[in-house]
Amino acid sequence: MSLEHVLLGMLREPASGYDLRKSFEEESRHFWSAELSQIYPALKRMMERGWLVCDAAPSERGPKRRVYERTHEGTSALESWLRQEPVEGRDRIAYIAQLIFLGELDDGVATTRFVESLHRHFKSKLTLLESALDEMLTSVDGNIDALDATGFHEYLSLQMGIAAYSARVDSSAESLALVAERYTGVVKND
Amino acid sequence: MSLEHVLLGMLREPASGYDLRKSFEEESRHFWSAELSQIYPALKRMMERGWLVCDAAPSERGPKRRVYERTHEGTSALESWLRQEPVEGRDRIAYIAQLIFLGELDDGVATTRFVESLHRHFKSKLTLLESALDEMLTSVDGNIDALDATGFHEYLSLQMGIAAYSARVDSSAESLALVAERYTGVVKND
DNA sequence: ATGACCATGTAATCCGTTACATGATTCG
DNA sequence: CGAATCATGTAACGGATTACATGGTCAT
Repeated sequence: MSLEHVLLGMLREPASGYDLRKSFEEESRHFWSAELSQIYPALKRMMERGWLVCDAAPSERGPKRRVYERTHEGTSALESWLRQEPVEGRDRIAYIAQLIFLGELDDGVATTRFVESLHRHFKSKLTLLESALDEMLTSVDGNIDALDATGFHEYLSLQMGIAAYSARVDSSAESLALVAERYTGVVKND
Repeated sequence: MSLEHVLLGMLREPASGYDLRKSFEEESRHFWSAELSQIYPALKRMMERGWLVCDAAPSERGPKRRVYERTHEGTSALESWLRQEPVEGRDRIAYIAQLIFLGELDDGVATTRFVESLHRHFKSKLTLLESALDEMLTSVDGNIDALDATGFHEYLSLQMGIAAYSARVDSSAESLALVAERYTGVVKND
């Protein structure tokens, strides 16, 4: 049950459900996301459990906002989640299943197309993460020590994401070469 | 709705629900898994849809087995899934959320412990994948060209997994050094 | 006025996990 | 006799997506 803890973590500053969904889309897209229809009931439950308090606030335009704030109990619930072991999600990687079962077709063109598409996808994901890192680093003139604790931890997580995607970019390119070699007899000389 | 396509892919040979769960546990653990309570109804739906036929078979011990086999329709449903674009699952990586929100604690010990634990976890995952690759390679005396099409595609998928986990192992080690530097002032000389 | 954005929510449905229910065989 | 393994399922619950429902403001 991680969503509620993620919401707690995002509530450094008081925010409404609508705000939180925007944060998911703008900042946290690379590690978590949730729809409003999931966020609103979650906030309600968390309030009933005493993790949040809710404050009505007027809005510039549109209906009145409900702004949520962490209580001490909420903060300590977050802290005990953070001090747990890393939470591992289940691996359900459909594209790996597809790649394996493509073996049955034994069709070089199909496999090539597939791996090319994977490669493009990994590259675009990598670009996103890299530009987030760039932005963060230019904001402190390339000096990591100038980051505050939150910035530093964000930096670590971006590094890990970049490393993982960069490896995937490279290995999909290598796979492409192997596929070409196997199905067309072309051998790259290096 | 990928589970049913994954089951189709695994039904190269006729198999029962029980067999399929064993395959998930023994072979496919690193990219997919499912419980019997999910598999049995899925097989039933697939049969009603005409993707499978079911044959009753006696068993060595225990109740009689229901062995499922792909129909032409099932095979072509699989094929059109394989010829789609790679299916990307949504990213919900709880441990990245934890790492980022640990910034709020600003506690070097907590972050160190966390990243160490991540590192261990990545390493053990990597070891699993590497031994699967080893096993596959020794079965053909290190000669990739001797793999059949299915083996070759499995090889590609293992390579990608290994690359991704190996990058994570390295980057978590680097993170550990950065954390030590930031929180204890110790600088590694290289 | 039409559409984009602000802002809240509920309901139906789907996918997955855990727990329950049943019963035969084999090994220690 | 009890535990493990073979083998089939259903039911209850929880988490996530999609669709539905409502209504205000602002810019074109």
